[in-house]
Amino acid sequence: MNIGAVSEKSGLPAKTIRYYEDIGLIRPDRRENGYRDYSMEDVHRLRFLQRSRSLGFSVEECRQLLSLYGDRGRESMEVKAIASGKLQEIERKITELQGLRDTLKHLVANCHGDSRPECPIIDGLSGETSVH
Amino acid sequence: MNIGAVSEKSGLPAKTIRYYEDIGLIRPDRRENGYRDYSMEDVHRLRFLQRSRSLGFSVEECRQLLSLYGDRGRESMEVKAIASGKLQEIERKITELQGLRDTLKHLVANCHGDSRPECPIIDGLSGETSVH
DNA sequence: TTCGCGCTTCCAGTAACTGGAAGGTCAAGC
DNA sequence: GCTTGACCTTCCAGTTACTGGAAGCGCGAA
Repeated sequence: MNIGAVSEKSGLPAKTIRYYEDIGLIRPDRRENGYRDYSMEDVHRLRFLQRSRSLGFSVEECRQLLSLYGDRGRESMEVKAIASGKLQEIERKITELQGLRDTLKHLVANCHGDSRPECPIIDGLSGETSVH
Repeated sequence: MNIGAVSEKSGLPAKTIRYYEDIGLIRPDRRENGYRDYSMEDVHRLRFLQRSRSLGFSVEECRQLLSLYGDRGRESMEVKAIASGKLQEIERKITELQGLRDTLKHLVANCHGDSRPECPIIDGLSGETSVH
C-alpha cells in the first residue's frame, strides 16, 4: 500500500507518516522503485498514533503505548505497569474533558443566541473539577 | 501575585506563563519594580490553558475557547457557534479516550502480570471505536 | 552588606511537525 | 512512443509551542 492510501486510512498527512518513520515509530517495506510499502499493521499503528497524539499524549508516550501493542513477548509485569500508569492519566483526561463539555453545554444552553451579554457559567471554564 | 505563586496554582512553568503573555493570552499588571502582578482571573485563565492544552487543543483553539470565557459583550450568536463546534470535538475526544481506556483495562485484566505472552486484545488499540 | 532566591530580558535549542524545491515513477491518453 | 499529471522520493528550511541558560536586578534574612 502506498503512502497516499495510508494517509487517507490513518488520517495523518504523508509528511507526518514519513516523519514517524524517521523517528522509528514504523518500518514500512520498500519496493524496487523506492516507494514505501505499508502493511495493515502499519495502518493500525498509524491510526493509533493519530488518535493518541490528538488526545494530548507526547510522541514518547505514544511509543510506550505502542510497545504494549507490539511487543507480545515482553514481560507482562512491565506491560501491566505501563498500562496501569497510562490508565490513570486517561481517566483524568476523560474527567477533565467531561468538565469542559458540561461547562460549554451550559454556555450554549444559557447564551440564547441573541445579544444578551450575561453568561453566568464563566467560572466553570477555569476548571473547578480539577481543583478537588 | 508573583509568577512563582501563579505557576504553582496553575500547574504551568513560569517560562510558559511568560510565553503565553508574549503571544497575548494574558496581560498581567506590572509593579514598580518590574515584576508581573497576576490577578485571580489570570490564574483561572492559566488553569484553563493548562487543562485544554494537555487535552490536545492547539493554542489557537485555546484562544477561541478563552474568548468564550472572557468576552461577555461578544455577539452571543458567534459565541454559541464556536462553543457548539468545540463541543462536538470534545465529545469525540471523550469517546476516543473511553475506547483507549477500555482497551487498556482489558489489557491489564488479561495480562495477569506473569510471563504468559498472549494478550488477545491487541487489535483494540488500533481503534475500531473510531472506524464506525 | 552580602547571601540566596526569585524576578527580569534575551537568545538559543528542542519537539513535532509542515512547506517547498528538485527530481524520479507510473498509468492514461494521444 | 511520448507526454501529461498525479504520486512518489529526498533534503532543507520554517513554524509552533515551548524550554534552558546566561546575565543582571530586587529583596527579605543573617
